[in-house]
Amino acid sequence: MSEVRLRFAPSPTGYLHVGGARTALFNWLLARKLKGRFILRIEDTDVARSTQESVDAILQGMEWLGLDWDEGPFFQSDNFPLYREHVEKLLSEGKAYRCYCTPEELEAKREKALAEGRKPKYDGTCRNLTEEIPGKPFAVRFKAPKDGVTAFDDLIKGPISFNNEELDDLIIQRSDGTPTYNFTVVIDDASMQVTTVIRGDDHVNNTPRQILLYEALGYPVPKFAHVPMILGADKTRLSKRHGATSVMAYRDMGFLPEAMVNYLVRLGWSHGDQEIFSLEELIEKFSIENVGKSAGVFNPDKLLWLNHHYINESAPDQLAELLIPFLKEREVDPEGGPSLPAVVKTLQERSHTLLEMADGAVFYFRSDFDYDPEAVAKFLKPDVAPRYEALLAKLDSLNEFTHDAIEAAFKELCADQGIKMGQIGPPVRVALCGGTTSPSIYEVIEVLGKEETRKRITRALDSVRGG
RNA sequence: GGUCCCAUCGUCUAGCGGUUAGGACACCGGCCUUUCACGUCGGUAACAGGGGUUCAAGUCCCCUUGGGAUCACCA
Repeated sequence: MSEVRLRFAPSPTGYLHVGGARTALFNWLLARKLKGRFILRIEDTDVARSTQESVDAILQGMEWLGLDWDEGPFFQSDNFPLYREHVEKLLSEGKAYRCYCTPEELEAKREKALAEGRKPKYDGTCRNLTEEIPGKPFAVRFKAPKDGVTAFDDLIKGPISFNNEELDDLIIQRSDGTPTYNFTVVIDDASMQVTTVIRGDDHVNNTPRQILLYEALGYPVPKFAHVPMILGADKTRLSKRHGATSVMAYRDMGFLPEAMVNYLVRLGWSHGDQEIFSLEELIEKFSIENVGKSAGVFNPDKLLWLNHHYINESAPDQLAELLIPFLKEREVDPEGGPSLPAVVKTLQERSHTLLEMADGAVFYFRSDFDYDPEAVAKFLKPDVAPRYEALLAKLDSLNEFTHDAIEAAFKELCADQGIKMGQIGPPVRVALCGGTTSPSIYEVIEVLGKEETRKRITRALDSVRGG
């Protein structure tokens, strides 16, 4: 019984956001590193706010990132009898009690306490009631100790302790009979034998209450690791104002999951000076001890840099597959033109995202594009006509239509005509792609092929001649 | 406000008593060059403040300041 068991337990009230994804990733990495089990559990006790769409979105996000789970997904809503059983147990042992205070009464007390500068803590009105009040709705409260200290050694933050007098008697079962979060999370983690709880540090204040519950129930207390939150550029909690927060939105913006994983893991964790990690390396090198204690700012520029790195490293065939949806969005049919992997190859080192790559690829598949007016004014002057003609002739004479042969042809042409590359390159680029930005024209010509290249240069030639 | 947590370049971070405080992103220059980008070379830039402990403190302790989390019949 030395196997580590970790879990990711999101509540299905929205998509998988980057913070949750990082928490899931840390859990997954540790499970894989220690050859333990990774459990996925959906915390849907709040029936009103939980949706199936959210469950699907979370699963989809996990899959995109490559975070597979060994057990689950489990749903808390399937465990209600189990929770009820535990409530009964605590009740019968006198470790919990029925509270007949209404939410309205409690709210009034809370406001009064706040107004008088006291702590808004439950006053214990029903704590010592000896008899049940038949027919009156009640919630069940946990009878927490009034003194003493509850402490734990957080794997990330170190020793943390709370005076029990700060904790009040929390509600473990609502008056409608449903259990509350702090209770279900304890029952589930205990019954699933979770050994290490890695979660967001917004939960540290819940931890002592949960420890008390573990102890009251007679379950072993797991280890805790609270990971710091992710902030936006202005150091406030990351939100939509800062850009996308859903991991799937990053896929849609043309990011690779490898980049996302690499970025997320390095936000808060480090291994010396290393920046680039394959998944295998992460599993080998990840350790919870090296996760930092302080919150981190999400830096889109660095994500972009990593994404470029992974685009550059990826096989053109695979990128081509991933690029297709982006091309279709631009109403480009990749079937009808040059080889997509060949196109991809010319764009890899100059693309930070697949979206950028798609934008750069469009011209390959359209021959009827408009010329950029500025480029026309600058490069499509009458004196390029003879150069276009010479180029056409030169290309016709080529035995093999390869990058190197094409480059050689341009060199010869420059020598023949006594011109520099700068006098022929830009006009050719405009002819081929309509603007002044593109991959190397040798590559473009090779990928386009002789026939299409001819067509485009001829078209530009006509244009220059005023036709 | 109570409780809890945090604090090294603009950002992510290395550092685990003795360092010219290192790397990465971004930024600024040079080079490369048919454009854009890539690449490459170089540069600007940080230990929040104050007390201790110690021969020696970015590293240990305390205080201050600043930031954050949390105080529900939400999770």
